[in-house]
Amino acid sequence: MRHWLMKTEPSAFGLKTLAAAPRRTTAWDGVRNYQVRNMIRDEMKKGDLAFLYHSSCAVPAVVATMTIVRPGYPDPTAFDRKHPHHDPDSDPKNPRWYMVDVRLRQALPRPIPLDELRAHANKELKGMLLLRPGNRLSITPVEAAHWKFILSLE
DNA sequence: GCCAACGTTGGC
DNA sequence: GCCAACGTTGGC
Repeated sequence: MRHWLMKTEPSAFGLKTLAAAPRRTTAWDGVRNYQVRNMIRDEMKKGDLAFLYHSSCAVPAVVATMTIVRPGYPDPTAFDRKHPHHDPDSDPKNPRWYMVDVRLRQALPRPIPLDELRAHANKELKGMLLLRPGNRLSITPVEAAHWKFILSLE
């Protein structure tokens, strides 16, 4: 089983939205980056765990854990001409973009802010991709040891 | 295939 | 709102 970190902007979709969704489950659509697409399509498996991370907000933070409940499948919003994430170059017969379904597992007792993660960047969380300058991937793999450590901070 | 211009991300 | 980082686009 692998671990992941998935970013979202809470102003658009955040923990509250996910907690209120039917079965606390949602399709993680809208990914339009090839590296992230490859992870979704080829590497994320049912039963994998993921952190839900709030970005571009007052206090960027890890706020919850989620379970991958459905592995990669084509993202239909790419084919929807009226959708903001529409991609006219994605052919339904050879889909370019994929998504997974995630289910909320547990909101953390307290959010773990980016600041606090950074404080451990040279030790317990050395090498964590989220903390690397210039990291712009909306989904990143998380090492098992890092996963455990972050949960121990809550 | 190179690379400059451009767009996006996301912390601050 | 600024700006660094870096992926993508497109002319050549």
